[in-house]
Amino acid sequence: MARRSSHTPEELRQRILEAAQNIIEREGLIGLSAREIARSIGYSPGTLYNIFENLDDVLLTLQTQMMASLVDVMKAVPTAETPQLTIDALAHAYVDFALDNKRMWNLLFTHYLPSEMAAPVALIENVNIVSSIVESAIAPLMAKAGKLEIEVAAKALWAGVHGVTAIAVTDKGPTLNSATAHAFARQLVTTYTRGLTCK
Amino acid sequence: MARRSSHTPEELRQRILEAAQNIIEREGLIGLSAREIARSIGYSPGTLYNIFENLDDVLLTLQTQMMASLVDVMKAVPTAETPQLTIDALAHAYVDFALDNKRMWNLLFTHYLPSEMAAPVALIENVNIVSSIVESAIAPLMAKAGKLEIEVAAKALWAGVHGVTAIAVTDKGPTLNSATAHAFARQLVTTYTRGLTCK
DNA sequence: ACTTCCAATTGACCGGCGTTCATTTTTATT
DNA sequence: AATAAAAATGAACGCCGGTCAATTGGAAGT
Repeated sequence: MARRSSHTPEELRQRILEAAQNIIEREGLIGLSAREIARSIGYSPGTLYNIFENLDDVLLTLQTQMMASLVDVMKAVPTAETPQLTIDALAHAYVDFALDNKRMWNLLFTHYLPSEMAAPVALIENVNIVSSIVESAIAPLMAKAGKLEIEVAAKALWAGVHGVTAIAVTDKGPTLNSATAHAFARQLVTTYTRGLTCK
Repeated sequence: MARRSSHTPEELRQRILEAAQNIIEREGLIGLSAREIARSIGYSPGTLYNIFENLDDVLLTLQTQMMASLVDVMKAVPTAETPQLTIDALAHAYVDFALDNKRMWNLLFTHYLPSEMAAPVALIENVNIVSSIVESAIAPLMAKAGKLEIEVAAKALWAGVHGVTAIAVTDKGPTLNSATAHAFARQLVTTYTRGLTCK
């Protein structure tokens, strides 16, 4: 059959991505399959492969979308009265974003794509944008420092916030989890920035 | 057939775990399958299920072993002249451990076991031991602080070191990767501990 | 209205997977 | 030698990712 449904290729593409995202949020990566996606949008498995190269292509596209959303969220964080407060707000936004999309956020960092499959430029670029946002926020605290020094300081801190987030989203253990993630992130940011500013 | 080979059940168990570990280090989780394990030790697939409940049981056992190794490594880190140096040495050991066993270390944090499968007590206990090692190292810097405060400070820092490690092992991007991981961990530890000690 | 054409879609097919379990083989015991 | 128990098998089930020749049905041309 052909053109049975009224979906344009773009619509179909979006429906596939939505379906995949729903399945992941519901059942995790483990529950995702081409057949399950096809079932949930009322198409046959083969149809997926007319639009995406394979399942990894679908996942890579989702990763790219997620990263773009993250950048949007972080860009929307307003500059606060002090650099410390701005960084704290950025960390809060980051943690919130992850907690709101636990499984999809996890996907960003835990799904290894086959090495022969290059990450799209847009994805890499957005990673850099996140870095630069943090660098801009941290720079005022390091007036006398060079560009490289600032970059290192920003990336170390952000990797740290990332670590807090990563542990929190798994929700194991009673101490560092979804409920307490913001507090731990604040502790890290506060102490780290104090370390930056006082000798 | 039965008892064809000369392997005791314990030996067989170890061979399965070794084979699984080799496959994971070589090809990642994606390459792991019960059939592949069986092939690589010269048994039929069914045999695995005489010894382990299922593949997740194998993975959980590997996770437990890995965590035990990590604890061994961290316990072996000698107390240095200053708390700062001790913490730095602990971070170094942690990063080293992860870099030496990238895929297996990743397994510790990225493989979601089905929720109906509880983590073994030994695994949870060892996570707590890692925490307590860091707490002991950080306590001298927080003489006036309460137990809870120390715990929070230690866990936030260690989640941070974990984050640096997590990003480094994926080896994407030119900045924070295997080659630079130790430097970033040191940056985080140094700045954070300075933030703890100076007002 | 009728035909032609072609993009859209299908679904059978391949090889592989996790897991189960009745059956077979081997060892140990009597 | 006979028997019981243990160990290992491999066929079977229902899934999976991915391919592709065949089919369908709307659009365009007449």
